[in-house]
Amino acid sequence: MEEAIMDYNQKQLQILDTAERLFAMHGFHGASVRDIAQEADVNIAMISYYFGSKERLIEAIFLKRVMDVKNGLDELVKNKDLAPLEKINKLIELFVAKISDRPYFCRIMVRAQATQEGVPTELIHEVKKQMYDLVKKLITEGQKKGAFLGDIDTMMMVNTLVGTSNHVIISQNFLKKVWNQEAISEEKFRQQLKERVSNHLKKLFKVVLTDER
Amino acid sequence: MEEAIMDYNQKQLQILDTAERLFAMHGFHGASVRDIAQEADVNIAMISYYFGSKERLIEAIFLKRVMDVKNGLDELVKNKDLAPLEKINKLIELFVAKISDRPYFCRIMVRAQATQEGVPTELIHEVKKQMYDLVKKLITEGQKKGAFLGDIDTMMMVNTLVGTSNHVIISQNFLKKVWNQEAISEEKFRQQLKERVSNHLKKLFKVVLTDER
Amino acid sequence: MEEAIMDYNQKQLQILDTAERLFAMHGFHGASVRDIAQEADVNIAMISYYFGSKERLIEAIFLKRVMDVKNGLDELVKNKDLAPLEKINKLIELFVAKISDRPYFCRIMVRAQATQEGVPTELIHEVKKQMYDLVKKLITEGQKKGAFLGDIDTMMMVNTLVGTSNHVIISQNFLKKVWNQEAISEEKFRQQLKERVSNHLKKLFKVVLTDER
Amino acid sequence: MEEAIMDYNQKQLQILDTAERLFAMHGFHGASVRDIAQEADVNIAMISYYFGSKERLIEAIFLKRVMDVKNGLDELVKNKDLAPLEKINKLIELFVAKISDRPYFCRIMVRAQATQEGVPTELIHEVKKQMYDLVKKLITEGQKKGAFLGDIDTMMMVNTLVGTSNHVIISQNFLKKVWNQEAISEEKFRQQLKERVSNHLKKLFKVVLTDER
DNA sequence: GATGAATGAGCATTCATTCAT
DNA sequence: GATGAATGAATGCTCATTCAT
Repeated sequence: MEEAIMDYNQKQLQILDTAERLFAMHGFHGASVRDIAQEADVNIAMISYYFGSKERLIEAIFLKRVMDVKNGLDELVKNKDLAPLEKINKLIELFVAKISDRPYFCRIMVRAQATQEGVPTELIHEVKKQMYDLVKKLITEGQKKGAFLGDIDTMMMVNTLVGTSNHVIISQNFLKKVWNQEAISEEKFRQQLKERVSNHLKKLFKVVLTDER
Repeated sequence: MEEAIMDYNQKQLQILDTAERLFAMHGFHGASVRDIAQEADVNIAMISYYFGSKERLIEAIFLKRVMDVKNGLDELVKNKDLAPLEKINKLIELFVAKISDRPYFCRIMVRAQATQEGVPTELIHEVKKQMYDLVKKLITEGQKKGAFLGDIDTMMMVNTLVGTSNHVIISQNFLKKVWNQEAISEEKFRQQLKERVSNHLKKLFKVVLTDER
Repeated sequence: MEEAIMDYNQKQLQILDTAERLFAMHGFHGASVRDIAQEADVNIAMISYYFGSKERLIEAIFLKRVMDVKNGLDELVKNKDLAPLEKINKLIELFVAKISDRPYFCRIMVRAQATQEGVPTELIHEVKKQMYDLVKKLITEGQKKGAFLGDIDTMMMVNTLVGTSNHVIISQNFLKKVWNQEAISEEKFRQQLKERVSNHLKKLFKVVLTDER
Repeated sequence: MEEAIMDYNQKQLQILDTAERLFAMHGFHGASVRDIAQEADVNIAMISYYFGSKERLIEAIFLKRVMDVKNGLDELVKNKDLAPLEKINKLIELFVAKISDRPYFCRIMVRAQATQEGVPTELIHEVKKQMYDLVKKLITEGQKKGAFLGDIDTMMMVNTLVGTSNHVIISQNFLKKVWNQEAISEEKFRQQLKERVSNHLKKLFKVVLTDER
C-alpha cells in the first residue's frame, strides 16, 4: 500500500503541495478546492478526479508525510551502537529536522491535534503513539544501563519535545519579528532556528536525564 | 475600550461561549454562524447585530480572554517578595492554570498561531511579547541575584513553557486514551493533568536555571 | 398536518407551480433548481430556504395535489343517494376532471409510477390503493343490488380508468395534432378532450358492468 | 438506415441493454453515462465513441425497439384470413406481448410521451400514428362487414388499449403488492399479468364493438 | 479502433450578511 | 432594540464530452 501511494504524477504532486500550503495557512475549511486548483494551476475537477474528495485529499497529504516520519523513527530504532544520550540527541535532531523542513505540514498537524476538522484522527494517534513508545523505550534503556536518572516523567518529556518543536515552528514568523531578524533570508533563519531549538532540547533532556550539565 | 468590552448581556455571553467552543472544535471557517446561533439559542441575525461580523466575533473572544491573561501577568509582576525560582514557579502555575481552565480558547489560540484564519494577529503578538518580556525579566533578575545560572536561552525556555502546556492541553483526549484513564471523570483528569504538567515544567525550569535538582 | 401544508405564501406558490410544470416537462433530474428559481422569478437560495431541498420540493408538490384527490374521493364516498352506475359515472367525471385540470401533475404522477426518481413512493401507493378500494366497493355494491353483472375484473377496470385517462392527458399534444385541431384554443381543446374521454369511459363501464348499451 | 442500425457488436449491445434499464429506472437525466458505462462494463468514452452522445444513445434504443413494434404491426396487416374481431384480438395479444416483454422500454416510452427529455419525439409520434391508423382500419373493416357496431370512438379505443396496457406494465410492482402475490416468481407473475390484461382488453373490445357478450 | 486522462460547464446546497419591519 | 425573510456569492462536487495516444 505504502509504495502505491507514493507514485504520484506531476499534477498530483502540484496539487498535494499546494493543498498542504493552503490547508496550513487557512485551515481545512478555509482553503477551498477552487483556490487549491487555481494555485496549483490545474483544473478544479482534477482534485475530485484524482483524490475523490477534499477530505481524501487531506488524507493523502497526511499519509504521505506521516509515512515519512514513521520511516524515520524506524530507522533510528535499528541503530544499536549509540549511547543512550546520543540516541536521544539523534531523535531530537531527527524530529526537529522533519518538522522544520515541513513547516506547512507541521501547522496542519498542530491544527489537527487541536481540533477535528476533516482529518484522519486514527493516523495521527497512531504516529503519536509510536513516538511515545519510542521515547519511553530509549529512556528505559538508558535507565537500565545506569546512564539516566530514575525519576523521569517520560510522557511529559515527549510533550516537551513535541510541544516545544511545534510551537517554535508555527511561531517562527513571530520569533523572527521579536528577534529583529527580519532582514535575513527565510532559509537562513529557518536553519538557525532549527539548530537553536535542537540544542535547547538536547540541553533540556541532558540536564533532566543525567547528572551532568 | 477594555472596560466597554466586558459588560456583555446574557445573550451576548451565550454567543461568545458557544462560539468559543465551536471555533475550537471546528476552526473558524468550519464553524458557521448558523451553528453558533442555533447552539447558543439566539437568532442568526443577532450575531451580526451584536458583533458586526463573524470576524469581529472571534476578535471579541480573543479580547475577552487575552485581557484575562494580561491582567494575570500584571498581577504577578507586582509581587516583589518572592524568590526568583518561586516567581518562575508562580508563573508556570498561573499559565498552566489559565490555559487548562480554558481548553477551548487554548485550541483557538494554537490554531491562530499556526495559521491566519480570521484572527487578530496583532493582539496575539502583543500578549506573546508581554509573556516573553516577563520571563526574560524574571530570569535576568534571578541571574543578577546569583540564583540562576548564566547561560540560559530565555526565548527557548518560553517556547518550552508555552509549547509544552499548549500541547498537553490540546492533546488531552489522546493522552487520556494512551494512559488508559478513560474511566475517570473529565474534571478529575483535567485536574491531574494540570498538576502533572505544572510539576514537570517546574522541575524543568529548576534543573535548567539552577544547580540544584 | 394537512392544513399546515396548505398555507403557502405567494413566493412559495410561485415556486410550487413552476416546479410542477418543469418537473412535468423535463423530469426530476432534468429540471434544475436554477431553472425553477429563474422561471418562478425568485432567488435560487429560496428553494432550499423554503423547502429544504429539491427532493423535499417535489414531495411538497405531491402532498399538495394528492391531498386534493384524496379529499375528492372521500366526498364521493359520502354521497349515498346515487344509483350504482351513477356513482361510477360520478367517479369517472371526478377523476377525469382532476387529472385534466392538472395535466402537469398528471405527467409527474405517470413518470413517478414508471420509475423511481426522487419521488415519495409511499404516498403514491397509498392514494392508488384508496382508488382501487373505492372502485371495488362501488362495483360490489352494484352487484349486490343486482344492478351490475357478476363476472367483473375490478382491478383491470381500475387500470383501464386510470390508464386511459392518464394516457389521453399526457398524449394530448399528439392527439391535437392527429385530429388536426391545432387551430382551436388550448383551453377549448382540453375541455373537449375531457368530455370525450369521460363519455368514452362511462360507455365502457356501462357496457361492461350492465346488460344495457 | 434501418438495416445498418441492427448490426451492433457485443459491447454496443451491452451498452444498449444497460442504458435501456437505467433510463427506465432513473429517467434520461437521472441515469448518467458513467453509471451506464460502469454497469455495462465498458469504458466511459465508448458511449460517445459508439453512439456520439447520450441523446443519440437513447435514440438508438428507440429505433431498435420501435422498429420491432412496427414490423409486428405490418405483419398483422398482411394476414387477411382472420375475422374482424379475431384481428382485433390478435392486435391486443401482439401489443400486450410486446410491451410486457419489454417492461423497461415500456417505461421509457411512457416517460417519453409524458415529457420531452432528450427523446426522439418524431419517432414516437410516427409509430403511434401507425397504431391509430391500423386500429381505425380494422374497426372500419369490421363495420363494413357488419360485424361491428357503428357508433365507435375509435381514437378512444386506442387510448384505452395503449393506456391500460402501459399502466398495468409500469404499475406491476404495485399490483404485485396489492394482490399479495409477492411470493411468486417475477417471471410467472408477469405471465399471469400478460394474460389477464390481454383477456380484459379482448372482453372490453368485444362488448363495445359487437352485440355479443 | 479504442481508451485513460482531462476539462469546462453545471449541479444542489450553504454561506455570512442585509434589510424592512 | 430585535428579528424573520431574503439574497448574492461561494461551496464541494458531478456532468457529458473531448482528445492525445
